[in-house]
Amino acid sequence: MKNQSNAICLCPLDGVIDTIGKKWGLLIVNEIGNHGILRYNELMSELKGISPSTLASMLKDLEKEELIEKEVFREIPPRVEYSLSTRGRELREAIIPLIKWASKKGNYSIHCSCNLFK
Amino acid sequence: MKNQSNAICLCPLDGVIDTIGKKWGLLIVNEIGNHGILRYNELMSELKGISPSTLASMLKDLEKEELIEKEVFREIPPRVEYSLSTRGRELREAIIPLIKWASKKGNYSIHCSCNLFK
DNA sequence: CTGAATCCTACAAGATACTG
DNA sequence: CAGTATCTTGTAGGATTCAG
Repeated sequence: MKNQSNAICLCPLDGVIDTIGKKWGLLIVNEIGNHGILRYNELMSELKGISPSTLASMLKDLEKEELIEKEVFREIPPRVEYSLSTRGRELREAIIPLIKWASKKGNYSIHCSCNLFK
Repeated sequence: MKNQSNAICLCPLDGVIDTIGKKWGLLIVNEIGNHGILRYNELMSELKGISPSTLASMLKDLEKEELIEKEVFREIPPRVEYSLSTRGRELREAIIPLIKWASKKGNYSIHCSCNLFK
């Protein structure tokens, strides 16, 4: 630790950043995390403003990155459940410091009623 | 803490996410953090691939968000030094868990020689 | 040296209609 | 219900040139 600078390298973020850096990336992961299990239409309702095409494309992305898991029930009408993978749950933990940091300056409280880090 | 769910609210990120979520946002903050002080052209060199217009626009953004500080020396040739604000330094700390998380799955090591979290 | 001005391209993401 | 198929728009970000 002496001969090594305190430099931080961001390379580890290289791949995932393209997914979780997108507008809805963290939002979706967190929403599923908050509920445990969510279906497509439930996500559409919770994430106010997202379009079906955007949501579908994001879900594919998140699944490919192994942040969420998808279970399909061959019923009529069809049922599909989304949940977080272990990796997804760990991500949700990992961003807590970032949220705490952001809360410090927050003018956000004007629009948000959450009181987690106040 | 009992009557409160373990739900996480992302609203605090609302404003800053538009800055640090951009392609070069965290990169610039971190690069300045690694060096302490950096000039415009030094950033151009370190951040391989960034264009002058993009860098200039990002620096304005980051300054507006009070993540970096800018000091202008009225010399010839002109000299401008960028450094992290306290808030910027705290941000840099806050993303460490995220980097550690990302490192766990890392195929990143192929392209990156940093060994901080291995 | 430190940017600003201009032009251009790629892509995220919204709106809408439709299907198995 | 859970998406797909199109179409459109806004904007990030690159390339290049110029200026104080």
